Amino acid sequence: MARRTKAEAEATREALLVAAEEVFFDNGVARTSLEQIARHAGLTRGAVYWHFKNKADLFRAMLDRVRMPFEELVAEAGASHDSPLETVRLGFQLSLLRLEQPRHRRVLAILIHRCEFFGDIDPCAIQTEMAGECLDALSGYFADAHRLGLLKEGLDPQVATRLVQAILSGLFHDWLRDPDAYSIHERGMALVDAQLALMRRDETEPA
Amino acid sequence: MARRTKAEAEATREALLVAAEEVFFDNGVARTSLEQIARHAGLTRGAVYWHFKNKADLFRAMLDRVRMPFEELVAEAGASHDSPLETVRLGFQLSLLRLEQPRHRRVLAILIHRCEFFGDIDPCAIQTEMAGECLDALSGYFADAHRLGLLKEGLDPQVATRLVQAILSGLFHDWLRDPDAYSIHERGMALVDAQLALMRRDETEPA
DNA sequence: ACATATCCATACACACATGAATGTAAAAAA
DNA sequence: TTTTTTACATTCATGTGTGTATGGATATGT
Repeated sequence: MARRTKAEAEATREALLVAAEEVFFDNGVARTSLEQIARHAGLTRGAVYWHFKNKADLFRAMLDRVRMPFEELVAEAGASHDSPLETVRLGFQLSLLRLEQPRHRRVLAILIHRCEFFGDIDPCAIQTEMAGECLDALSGYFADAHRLGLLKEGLDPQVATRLVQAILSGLFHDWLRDPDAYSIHERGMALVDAQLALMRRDETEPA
Repeated sequence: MARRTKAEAEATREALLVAAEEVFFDNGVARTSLEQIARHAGLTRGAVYWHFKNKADLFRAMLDRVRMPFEELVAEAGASHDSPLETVRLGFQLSLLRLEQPRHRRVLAILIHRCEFFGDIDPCAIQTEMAGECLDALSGYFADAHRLGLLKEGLDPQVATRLVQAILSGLFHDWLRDPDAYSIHERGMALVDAQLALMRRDETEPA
């Protein structure tokens, strides 16, 4: 076949990435060949090997299209002057809303449930990195909350951090096993609100 | 080679299962061949195909050696007459202790982080099943706790159930990514105790 | 003691995925 | 316009895993 214009080439690259998402999601990463991806996009392996070095490179490119750290989300919404606990709530809200976008949800489902090591890719390390970013952010907010006397008496801010982080992580994993079962945004907000209410110092309580 | 005695045959079967655990853990399920497993056990693929139908069958047998539902754990320890919240604590305790056993920890790490679909095996469905058992048990205990007026006012028992379930699940997933980083038993008990303290009705509070 | 079933090794046929090499027609550069 | 890249398709060589068939020696039942 003949050479395409630059725009067309970029379009086929996108098509390959979308095809990769769909086939990876349906069959798992290990069980899908580059041939399957290419054919699903109406192309051949020649196109794949032109745009990507190999399967691992394609996988990485697929991930790069959806990754966005927790901190940036909060920063974008600009909520640094509110109460730290409100900021945590906002971070939760934004994260959960992004998870419900089909593309993010699909790619994350692939990362968590449909792939294992291959090549130089270690999905576990990627997850650890993402969790670490989230934990660092939460840790800062709860430290502030503790300084401001917003937390219940006797509640260690580090414990509070880990509780909320575990709740987010657990909710995320459970939902991702069957994303159509319920809205992670609705249920998630109910859980955070309940948890924050439990952890907030009572107004009646003496400071 | 010649026929072995029944005890010897059972020993090689065990050896194959152990080898499967080790190689699956190190290389991931998809990237390991039956040849690798056999050689790691000092045998050949002939032995594997004699004892197991195929890779999926071997995998299933490996899992069957460690699965034990949440309810049975609690039932075994016999704590039905204590407070339901104490029972939840006990269930947590027993579960976390089992997780620290090398075999359980290795097999679960394989199930969660080192395999995807293959054959008729769907690890995601297995996880869902395990989570469901846990959720059902917790749900009953928190319903009892609510009936007995042990929960904080305004705390829906279903929300309490989901919070604790999410905490357990999140803790489990985070720890499993790097089991040597900390003791899940220690950290887990700190988290449950903190959470149960938050959810328990204050003694001073009027019933 | 004999026959047979068992336990495992070895050998074979087949499918399939990878990566590189080559071809090629049009777009872009000269 | 001519030349050179570009953006793929096609082909080929190679490796690797699977499932099965076959063989062989011994434990076990009778």
